Amino acid sequence: MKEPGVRRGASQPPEAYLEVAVAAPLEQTLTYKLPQDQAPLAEPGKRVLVPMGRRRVTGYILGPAPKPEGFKARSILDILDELPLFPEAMVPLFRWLADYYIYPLGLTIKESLPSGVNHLELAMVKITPEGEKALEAGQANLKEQRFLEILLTAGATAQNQLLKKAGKGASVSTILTMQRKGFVEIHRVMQKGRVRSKTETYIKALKEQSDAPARQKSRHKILEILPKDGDMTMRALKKEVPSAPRWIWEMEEAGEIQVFEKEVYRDPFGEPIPPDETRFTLTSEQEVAYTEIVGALGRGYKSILLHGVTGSGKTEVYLRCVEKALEQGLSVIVLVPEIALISQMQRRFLARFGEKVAVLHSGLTDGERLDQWMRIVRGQAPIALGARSSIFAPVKNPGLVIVDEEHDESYKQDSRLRYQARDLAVMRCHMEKAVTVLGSATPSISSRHNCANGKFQKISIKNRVAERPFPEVTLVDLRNTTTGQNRSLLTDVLKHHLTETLAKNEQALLFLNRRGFANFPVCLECGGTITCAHCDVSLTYHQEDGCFQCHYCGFCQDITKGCPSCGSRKLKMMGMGTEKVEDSLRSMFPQAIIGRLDRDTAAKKGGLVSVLKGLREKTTDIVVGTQMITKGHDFPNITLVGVVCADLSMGFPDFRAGERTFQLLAQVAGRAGRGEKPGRVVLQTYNPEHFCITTACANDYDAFCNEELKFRHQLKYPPFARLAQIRFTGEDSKETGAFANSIGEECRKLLWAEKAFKNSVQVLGPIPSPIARIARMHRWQMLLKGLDHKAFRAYLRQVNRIIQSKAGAKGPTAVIDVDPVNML
DNA sequence: AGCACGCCGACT
DNA sequence: GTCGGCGTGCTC
Ligand SMILES: [Zn+2]
Ligand SMILES: [Zn+2]
Repeated sequence: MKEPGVRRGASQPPEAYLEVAVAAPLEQTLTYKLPQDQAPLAEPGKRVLVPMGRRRVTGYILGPAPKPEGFKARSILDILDELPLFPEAMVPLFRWLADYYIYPLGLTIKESLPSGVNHLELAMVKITPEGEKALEAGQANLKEQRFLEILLTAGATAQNQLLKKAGKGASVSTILTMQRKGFVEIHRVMQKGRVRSKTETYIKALKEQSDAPARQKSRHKILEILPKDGDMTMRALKKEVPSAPRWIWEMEEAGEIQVFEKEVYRDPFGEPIPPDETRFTLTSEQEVAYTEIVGALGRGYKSILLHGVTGSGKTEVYLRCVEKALEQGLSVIVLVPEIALISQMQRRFLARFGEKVAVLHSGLTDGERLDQWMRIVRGQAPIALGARSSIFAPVKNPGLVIVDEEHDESYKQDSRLRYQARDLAVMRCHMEKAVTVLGSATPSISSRHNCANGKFQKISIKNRVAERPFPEVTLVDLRNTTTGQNRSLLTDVLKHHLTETLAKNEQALLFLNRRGFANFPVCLECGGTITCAHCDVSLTYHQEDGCFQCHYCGFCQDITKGCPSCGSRKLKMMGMGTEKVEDSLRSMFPQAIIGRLDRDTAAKKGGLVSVLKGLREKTTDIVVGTQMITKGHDFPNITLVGVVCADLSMGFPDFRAGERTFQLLAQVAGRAGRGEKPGRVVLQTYNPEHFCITTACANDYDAFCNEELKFRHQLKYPPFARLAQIRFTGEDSKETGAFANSIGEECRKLLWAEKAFKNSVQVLGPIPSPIARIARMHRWQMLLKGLDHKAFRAYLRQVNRIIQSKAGAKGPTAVIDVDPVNML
């Protein structure tokens, strides 16, 4: 070791070290030596291949690191990217994220990058001649024989595949032992990351006429079709001249055309979106919002809650603001709720900004997603638009981040890194001195509270565009309907309005937030309910597929088998879903054309498109749907909205049930009368006096909030307290309970470790989860409440320690869900 | 997460 | 004795 400060020569720069977050569950980052020859290529945001223990793993360069003390740094093996996958400015954001959601930094970064860039190291196992001999001579034991036989027939196999094929009882150590004996060879290879971008063959005309003989018709036709200046894809040319592939090489040789490959941006939607430069005149309220937002651009951090009623034209305000941001050289991120198909918002952004928008849509393949990502990295697309994960878009100088429908729960990721993209948007803007705009007709209680305490500025748009009135709401009390058995839940009032709407040749929407035919089938013979074999829930009957389905694990059972416990065919289909409503409608209005929009119809190829088309082209009269219809699409011809049962979302053991109900009702009611004709809403409920229902009916957001905030304050729920849910899962019921209880006990003990804990932290539970078993996994949960932010953070970190120390490689697991949304 | 090390019971 | 099961701990 040379002495510090002593330089080996004038030309020798000091040794350089990098701080690397490896894609492994480590709490700390690691320091690696940067070899001289790689030094010019090393940049924060690039992936590196590094040695770690006996393996090689991918890591992410965070920046330079100080000279290591107390350990020897190993050298990085390779730099994997030409361009950084994220800008350096995002490093502090990742650190904050990893800390806040208690998730390893390297895995946090991995989660934020598009899948498809993640290199995987594979251990390839190959049989040796000695191994073959040993197998023949019977020198291998039973377990070894099984492996060797597989290897003999299948050839070199990845270790994890091999273990799967060998089945139960197969272990890594057997393979390693065989390696020691010389029966097999193991070498490590990097699995190809699907990193190549897509190119397409293009043809360009160089001459106007071909010298070829006239009988070669296609050859002349090709030159006719090719544009005089500019190029054409081979694919497009083939449509006009099917024999084109046969001619182009000869034609290129003759100097008539040029053939070349060009990188293309896959159109995620199939159909091209024509540019639309129309700018609607802003209403005075829209103008105020626009001026406020634009005035804040480029002047540091600010968060604005744009509370605009349904149909108030928030999108137009967004478009104008984005335009202004681009003029100032700022880039933009637009977050939209996760939906199955391209939304109105995406369509309008693409129409207005075209190629400048990178769409990170959930329907993209890994390759397509990566294309869009790299366009942002290269600075070709200053606007990133997409669902939750788009908050990680690698834009360099974000000036504006828009979160549309900010109350939507799809902004919370419910696995692994359990982040809330709306909160992260605010944090990213805070760090990068940008403006966040949170838009919604029904803002979350949390955002509304942040306005009250001055963290956000509130801007309201109280009127709809074109002075369209709000729909008139009729409340139907389901407790005293006289519709006989009332089985279908389509009351006389609703029927009356449906008839009227159909007579006027207008469209109606019926909302019921539950898919399937019946969610509570019971057996009349044995009296049992029909439940899932793997989960503690009842199965839902799906008429269309003729089976009982579990909505949690996907388990499916044929109806023809009858009751699972007694085999009886006498089943009563209790409870109702969209399929049943559709059924009743068909018998009630046999002449009407009825569509259905839920996860089942959307899952079928083209199903969603055909329903939306039917609504747009007025070929559908009535559409029945789940909350799916409240999201992302405009139906200007709908004049009647019927809420079949408003109470469904209210019964959950979840402190947000009320908020969810209000938002859903207000959103679905807002679907009525979006076009020129005024709308009407018929709302059926068993709880006509409940404040969620009455305030939703009156479209009185403030009244709802005041009442809800009172309740939250009393019971110390967010926004007046912080929450974290510890979730325990395990295959064995007893073991899971014992595990949960032992961690619970430790957490209670921990309260006494610091005065601040005792004073401000509450441990509730652990208890078995409301759904105590899903997909054979038993579930427990424990709720942690904190009244003091700082103390709660410190407490959670300690809880994580406890979990780490108690959890084994096998057996039950525990995860921390910070700011939980799904409480079930 | 992997992967090694190390400690114990049941096989040659 | 040794093989292999799995609990514990580390990875720059
Ligand atoms: Zn039965
Ligand atoms: Zn199930």
